Amino acid sequence: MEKILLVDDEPKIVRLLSAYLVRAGYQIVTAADGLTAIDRFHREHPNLVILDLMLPGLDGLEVCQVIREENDTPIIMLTARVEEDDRILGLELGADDYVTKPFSPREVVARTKAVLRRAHGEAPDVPLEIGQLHLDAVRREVRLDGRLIPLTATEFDLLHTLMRQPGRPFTRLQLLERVQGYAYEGYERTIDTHIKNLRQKLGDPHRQPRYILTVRGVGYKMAER
Amino acid sequence: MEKILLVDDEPKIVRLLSAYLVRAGYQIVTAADGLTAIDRFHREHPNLVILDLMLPGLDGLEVCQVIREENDTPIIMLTARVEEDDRILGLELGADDYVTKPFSPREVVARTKAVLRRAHGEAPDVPLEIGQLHLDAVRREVRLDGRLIPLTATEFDLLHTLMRQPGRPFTRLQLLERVQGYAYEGYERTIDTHIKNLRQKLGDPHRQPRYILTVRGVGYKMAER
DNA sequence: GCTATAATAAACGAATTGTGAATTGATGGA
DNA sequence: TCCATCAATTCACAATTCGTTTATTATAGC
Repeated sequence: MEKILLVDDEPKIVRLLSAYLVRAGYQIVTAADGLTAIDRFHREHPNLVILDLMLPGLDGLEVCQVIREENDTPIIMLTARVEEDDRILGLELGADDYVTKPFSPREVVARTKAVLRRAHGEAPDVPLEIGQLHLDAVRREVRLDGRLIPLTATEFDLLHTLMRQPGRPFTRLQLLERVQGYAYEGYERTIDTHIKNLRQKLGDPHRQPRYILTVRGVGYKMAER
Repeated sequence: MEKILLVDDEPKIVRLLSAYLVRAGYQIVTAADGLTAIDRFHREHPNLVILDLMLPGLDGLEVCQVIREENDTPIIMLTARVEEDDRILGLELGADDYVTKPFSPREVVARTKAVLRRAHGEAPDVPLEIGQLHLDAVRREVRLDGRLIPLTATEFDLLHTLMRQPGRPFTRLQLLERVQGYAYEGYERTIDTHIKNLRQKLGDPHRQPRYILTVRGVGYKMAER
C-alpha cells in the first residue's frame, strides 16, 4: 500500500483530504508544520508528499527543497490562488504538480494517482488479445471476431481486469474493488450479474465458456488463450 | 514541467501573462530588463523565452541575438510597434513567433504551446477532417460542409482535442484540463454545457450524433469518420 | 440425493447525462 | 468610465441508462 505524507496546518483540510485519500486506498501520515514534516519524511519514507505552500515555521518551499536534496519522492504543492499571490510568480516550485486553492478533494486524489503513475513508469495500454477476443484499453473497445461488442463502463472494466492477467482467478471482492473503487460496500454477488451480462454479450455459455471461466469457491478467471 | 523566461518591464503585463502561463502548467521565471534577462537565461535554462521588444538597457532584439548565438531555445517576441519592419527583423534575428500588442493572454498561451510543440518535433498543426467537418488549427477555423462555423475559443479547443484522436474517449477531467489549462479548478460538468453548445452549432443531435459521441460513464469522443 | 455455490430474470433504486436558465466575469465601444 | 454584449460557468430538473438487489432455478461436487 502506498504511503502519503500530507502536510497542512489547517486541521479541516487535513481531515478532508485524509478521508478522500484513505478511501482511495492510500495510507496517510500527516504533519502540521515544516519541521514535523521533515521529521516524518525521514521516519516514514512516504511514496508521495502533499505539501501546503504556507506553513508555520519552515514553509512549504523550504520543505520542498530539503526533500529534493535527498531524493526524488514526488511532491504535490497546495498553493493559494495564483493571481493573488505574487510570491508564486516566477517561483521555482520543484514540485511535480501543484493544486491551487480552493481545490476539490477529488481533484487532489486524481492528481495523486497521476503523479504516482508517472513515478512508477506507468504501464502503457497495450492491446489485449485472447482467442478472437480483442480489447483496446485506450479506446475502451472490445471486439469479438472483429465485431464491436458494446459494453457498459462497468462491464468493460471488469473484462479489462480479467484480461490483464489471463488464468489468474479473481475473487468477487477483488473484482468489486476494481470496479467500484476501494471504498466498496456491497453485495459480492453483484459481480455474478455483470458476468452473466458479459457472457451473454460475448456469446459465452456458462456451460462450456470459451472466455470467462468460473472458479468454484473462488470467483472468476479469464481463459488463457 | 517546462520553464519559461518572461521578459517585460511592465509589471502589469508580467503579472497577467504569468498567471495565464502558470495556469497552463508552465513554470515561470521573470526579468524586467535585458541584462537581467540574459543572466536569468544562463542560470535557469528555460525551455522558451517570451521577450518584449522594448526593454530598458539592452532591448529585446539584442537579447534575442545573444540567446541565438548560444543555442536554439525558442523565442516569442512581444512587440508594441505595428510596422512590418519589426516583425521581419525579429524573425530574422531568430524569433520563432511574435505577438503584437495589445494581445490577449490566451493568444500568447496558444502560441507558447504551439512553439513548444514544434520545438519538441511533435505533430505540426495538420488540418483535421472527419466526415464533412474540417478543422484548421492554424487559422482556428471550423467548417461544416464548407460553411464556416463560428466557435468560441473554448469550444474550438474542445473540438480540436477530440478531433486529434477520433475514437478515443476523453474524461471530463481530461477535457477540462485541456481547455482550462493544467491548474484547472472547477466543475466537471461545465464540459457538458460546452458539448451541448458545440452539438447545437454543428447540428449534431445527441440522440443520433454524427460527430460528438457520448461515452456513458466515461466522457465524450469524436466519431471516426 | 443433498448441500453449497452459481446462474438467471425481473424489479427497483442510484447514477449519469441533456438541457434551459441564472449568474458571474471578461471585452469592447460609446 | 459606464454600459452592452458575449463567453464561461454553475445550477436545477427531467429523462434515461445502468447497477444492485431480490427471488428463484440450476448445477457441481461430495
